[in-house]
Amino acid sequence: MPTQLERRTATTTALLDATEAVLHERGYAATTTAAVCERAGVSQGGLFRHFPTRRALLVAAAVRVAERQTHDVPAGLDLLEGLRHLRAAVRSPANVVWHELVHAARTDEELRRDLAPALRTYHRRTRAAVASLRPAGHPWTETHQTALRIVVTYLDGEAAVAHVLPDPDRDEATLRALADLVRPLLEQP
Amino acid sequence: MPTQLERRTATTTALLDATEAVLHERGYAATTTAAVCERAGVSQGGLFRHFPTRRALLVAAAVRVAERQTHDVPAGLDLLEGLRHLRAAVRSPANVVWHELVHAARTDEELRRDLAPALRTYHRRTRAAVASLRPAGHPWTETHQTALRIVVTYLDGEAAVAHVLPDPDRDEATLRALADLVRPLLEQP
DNA sequence: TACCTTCGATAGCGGTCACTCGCTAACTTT
DNA sequence: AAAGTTAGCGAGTGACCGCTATCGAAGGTA
Repeated sequence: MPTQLERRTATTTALLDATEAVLHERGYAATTTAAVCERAGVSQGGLFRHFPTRRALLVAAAVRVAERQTHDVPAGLDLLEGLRHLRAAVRSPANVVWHELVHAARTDEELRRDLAPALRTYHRRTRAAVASLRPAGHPWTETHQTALRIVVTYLDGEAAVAHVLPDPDRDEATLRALADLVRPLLEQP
Repeated sequence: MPTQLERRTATTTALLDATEAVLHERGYAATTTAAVCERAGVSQGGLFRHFPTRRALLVAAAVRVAERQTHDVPAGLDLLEGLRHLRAAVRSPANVVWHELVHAARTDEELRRDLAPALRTYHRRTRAAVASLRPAGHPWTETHQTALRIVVTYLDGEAAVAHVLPDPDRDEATLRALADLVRPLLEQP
């Protein structure tokens, strides 16, 4: 016999898991409360006991995704390995969910406002992930920052395209070219 | 007294103009047939005399955008000027509309299918725009192709971010860094 | 045990969506 | 000028949206 708290967290977790899954599979507009509830195995009324509005549910999912992605950034990789890891992170379902929400925020002022804290968390994550690409002990210059902003933005843009038009044959070659492109900047003092 | 054909093209043009405007301002999901009709000054029933479904209207708008962007790619620019022009094109309202539709296509199979021809046109446009970045008379190698794919994808991804989180202070610096990054590759034989 | 609170299910409400239908008016053909 | 075709209108239609009111079941407290 579970406690009330256990019941509560179990259903909210199920709802957030379902929200992520539906966002990933069907996109923002088709992520209806009914679809989420069906997937979570919760009745439609049950959702609104834990989240006052649909938007609150989506923002909670965004916060959870951003915080989860903050963790597990491995260190000590060389440049190419680091890029590979970064690309995988950026193409992960979690990042698709994230883009789905950020994209919707462009034309939804209230969503954009509620998403702002999670957006800051996301930026912290990308900076941390990117920091692991430079050998430890070396100082960071303005040039490095800019080069790495380019890398991250490129990979993020590439991921968006890859989800509509995948091109696995060229993936590895492009990544090597990217590494060659930024290596001089990263390894200079 | 206009002919039937003139009347027809006038209203379809008004509808497509309105579709672009609403897509740009309110996004894909909020681009309802009612909103488009109101903006175009056409009754709701009138729309369906020219476009059998909402999707057909959106695809027609996409085709028109992609074809329009194919034109006016100036030649003879140096690298930095070329990048500036490319970034402006990629940040234009037309490209926002384009991204709005491509993004929606990720989770809408029928839209993705109908959008495929326009997507090929779009790729032709980006290749043409990017070809102007290399001095005329120089042959194109595989390395150049890959480097320029990176440039275009980066700028496209940057544009997507810029619409949610603009950062004009760093825009110019980032563009110069990008030019420095790819210049060695472009100017080598 | 008796009482209270919270959770989750069900039915349904008001609103909006894409799309249809019946119609008038305008253009085209004969 | 008569007949036929097409453009455009706007009130509907059923489906589905986010959300709420109500209620039985289960957990917590005395």
